[in-house]
Amino acid sequence: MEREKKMSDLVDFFKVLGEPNRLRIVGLLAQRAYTVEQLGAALGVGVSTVSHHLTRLAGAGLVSARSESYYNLYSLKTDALSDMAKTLLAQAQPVRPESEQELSDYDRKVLATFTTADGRIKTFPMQERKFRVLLRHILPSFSHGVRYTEKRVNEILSKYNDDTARLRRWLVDFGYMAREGGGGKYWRVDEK
Amino acid sequence: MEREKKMSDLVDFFKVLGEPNRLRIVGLLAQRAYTVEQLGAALGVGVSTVSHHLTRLAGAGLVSARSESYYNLYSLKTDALSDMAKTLLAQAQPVRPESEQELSDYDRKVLATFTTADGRIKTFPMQERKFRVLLRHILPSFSHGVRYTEKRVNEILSKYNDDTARLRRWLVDFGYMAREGGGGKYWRVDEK
DNA sequence: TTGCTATTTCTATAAGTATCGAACTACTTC
DNA sequence: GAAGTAGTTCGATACTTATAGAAATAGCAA
Repeated sequence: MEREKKMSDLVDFFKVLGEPNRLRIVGLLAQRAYTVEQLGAALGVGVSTVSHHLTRLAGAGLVSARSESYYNLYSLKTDALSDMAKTLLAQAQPVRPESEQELSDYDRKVLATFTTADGRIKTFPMQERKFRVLLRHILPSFSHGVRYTEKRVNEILSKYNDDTARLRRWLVDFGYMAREGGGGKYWRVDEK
Repeated sequence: MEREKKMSDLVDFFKVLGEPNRLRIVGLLAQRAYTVEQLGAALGVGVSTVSHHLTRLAGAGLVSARSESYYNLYSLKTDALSDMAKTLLAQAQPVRPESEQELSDYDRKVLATFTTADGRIKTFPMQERKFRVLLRHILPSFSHGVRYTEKRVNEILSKYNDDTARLRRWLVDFGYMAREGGGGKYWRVDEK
């Protein structure tokens, strides 16, 4: 039914595991089931403290209890751990440096034609479509949300071509960067 | 050089992520780099607070900073996240309920010969090796660290065979369980 | 140099929580 | 039923820390 995890659940998961004794409990329960008293003895803390920790661990879905004779035997719910690991991996994967974004075959061909091996622009194409490919090739050198001075912009652009003034004006004209009226500050425009 | 993660590192990792605003920062940085002020605006908190959080995130190896003109641009170190995810998966995997442990072909054959389909013991083999297989077959019904009364032991053993008294004595004689002198309590002996 | 800007560090405060011991509950055993 | 045992809940305390604002720092600009 509900596929996505709630933010607060995630926070709680980490908060629960971000406490030394609770993490030690998880480590112990990963090997076999324990009673509350045994855990207290193993950790060197009182049973009430252990009980408190077990309550929090259970709240995060990390442990479960079954009663056996007198005792409550606590054991680890490994599903919760592996689910979380998968969530983390999913987060970690899709992030990719802007510079390594997939290029279309067309873009790759244009870049091959108009730039050198080290990325500098040899000549400027007449067709607007090809021209935009080159401007987008430059764009990753500017970060989102940073206000650059004109001097700094020129410095960066000089990596690509000596005619920095025209490059700079084109980036603004084609809507990839914006310019502030007074101080002459530039910034990258957010796409979409 | 050092392969294993230190306990305190693990705790710190979880503790760092177990705070709502820090988790939101991680979420934002997963998309693009941010300055401290932008993060403060996005979260609705002061810059000093953001700075504090970023320090903790950096301490756990989760973010890194590069300076660009005036600004410090913070970005996510995705390696740390995926490393942790793999550590979690490794923890979650090898744990397996005792009852599902792999049985050798020999054990399986012995059990097939001397037990019924529902696990009850039909007859007792003469050879000690085969006999031990049956006792180990019973053992998982007892938990580590629990002290059982003789009555309770008999109850459990009755699932396997009606001659609970002899079964109980055998378990002790073969060193699988131990008996307390006075109160007549029994407990499972830790292997190895 | 002198000023300006983003960020960090410092200080204080408020909120949260790990911990223990005691009282209480639930269950087993006799 | 009475006695005993494991575990939970409660109350108080001490410790940690998230937060904001002020002061200090570092780097750029002019």
